[in-house]
Amino acid sequence: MTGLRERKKQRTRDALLLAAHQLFVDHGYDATTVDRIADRVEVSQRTFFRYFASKEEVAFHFHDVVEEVFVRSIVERPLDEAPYDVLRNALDTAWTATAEAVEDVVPLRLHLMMWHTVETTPSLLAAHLRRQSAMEDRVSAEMAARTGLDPDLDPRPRVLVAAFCGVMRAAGRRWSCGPDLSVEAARSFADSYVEHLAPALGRDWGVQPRVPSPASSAGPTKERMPRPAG
Amino acid sequence: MTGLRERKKQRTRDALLLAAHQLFVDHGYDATTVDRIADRVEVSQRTFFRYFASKEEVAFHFHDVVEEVFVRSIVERPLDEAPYDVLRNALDTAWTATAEAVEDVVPLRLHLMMWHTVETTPSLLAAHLRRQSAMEDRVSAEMAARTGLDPDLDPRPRVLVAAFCGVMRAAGRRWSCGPDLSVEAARSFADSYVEHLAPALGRDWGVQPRVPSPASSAGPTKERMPRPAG
DNA sequence: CCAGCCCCTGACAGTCGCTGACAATTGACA
DNA sequence: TGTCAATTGTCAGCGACTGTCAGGGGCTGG
Repeated sequence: MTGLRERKKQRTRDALLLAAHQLFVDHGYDATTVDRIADRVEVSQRTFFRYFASKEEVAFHFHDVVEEVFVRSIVERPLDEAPYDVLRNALDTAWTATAEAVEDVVPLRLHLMMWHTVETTPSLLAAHLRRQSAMEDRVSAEMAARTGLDPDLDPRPRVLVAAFCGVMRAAGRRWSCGPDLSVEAARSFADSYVEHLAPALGRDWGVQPRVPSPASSAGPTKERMPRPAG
Repeated sequence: MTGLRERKKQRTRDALLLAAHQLFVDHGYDATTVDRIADRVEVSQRTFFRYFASKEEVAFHFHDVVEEVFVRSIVERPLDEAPYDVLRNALDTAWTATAEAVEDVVPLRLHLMMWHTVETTPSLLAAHLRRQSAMEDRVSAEMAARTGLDPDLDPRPRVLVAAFCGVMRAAGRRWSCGPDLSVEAARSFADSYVEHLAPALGRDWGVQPRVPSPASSAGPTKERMPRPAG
């Protein structure tokens, strides 16, 4: 099935991931040189760069997995689900589905600690934010597609995703700097933060985007504001 | 007043800023080596790094100015202004106030083009996002302070700022990739994007008794994106 | 006006991330 | 077993960045 060569490569790859994460968490990202990672796995530095395009890439390998699952989960959500619920549920799915996959290579604990390392290392934080920004693009495109809105004309998908991701980041930041680095704690923070956004963003956009329904009766007094262009 | 030494340093500094921005915009950030910048100003590479801690720092010098003015503007806003309006007005102030300051060193055109360079250069974009994230921390702390909320207990300041900045980033992204790189176009995009967030976030948190704003009419009915220079 | 101080600068060497090129090794397959 | 292709190590080199040291220039007190 899988040849010896293939298995050997996989083992080297996993060993590099494990060594890198251990060193990053123990001694910090900047203090860990690529040479040191390669030495620990007993390969040359050049080989390291044949497995990972950059030192950054090895640090974000499991983040990549989460992201991939997250985006796929969005696509698989029922089409009649409210846009905001889609994001929330997909995030939940991604977190739980990933936890298992990580354990096959490195202890989950290490991966969770890595979040703290990312958040407290300027160069890693920068990379993390850029990656998340790229993900926002993918997600807002998908959200536009599934609501039938033109992403170039209607800013609402982008606005929703930007607001959601911004708030999720704030929650993640607080979680990763707190004392409880567990998946449950992460979800708890996410829920609590997002709770303050949910009533504001509304749960439904009214699927027909381009019907300029006037319809604006005086509306609720102290209730939600009507969604823009609803 | 200022000694010769002082003036000489200022001139070198300005020359480095100008040369760097020209090269970044003309040939791209990555393709511009520090050696090249230093050569053009006829100083050694070592001297460059005595003026700017990194290649990144020279690229973001004017962003720093905008940010500083923005944060200061927030502090100086009247205390009874709704939190959301504070952000919006401070941003307006910062943009106009900065334009003049930039012109003293480099053409404003160059600075605006730099925004596009930042947005399209991965390494610069990453740095930009990290810097903006740090600014969000400062801003949300200030917003918490002026509303009297405990930033550690009440997520609302963070949520508002995160949502606002997230949306502003989406707007800035679209602007800097569009055809019209003018300050007016930037403000136009910002307004249009933020318009969709305003009715959602509400204009008052009911935290403090304050003057009910009379002009708080209902949100926009159906506005489209402005097509800059279209 | 000058001597001395100190700040600024250039030159040099070295680290670290990263890449291209070449040769040696090793698994795959006939 | 021999050939082919994939994998790897070695080496040289670029670019960002830093420590160090010596020299030149501005600044200051006599």
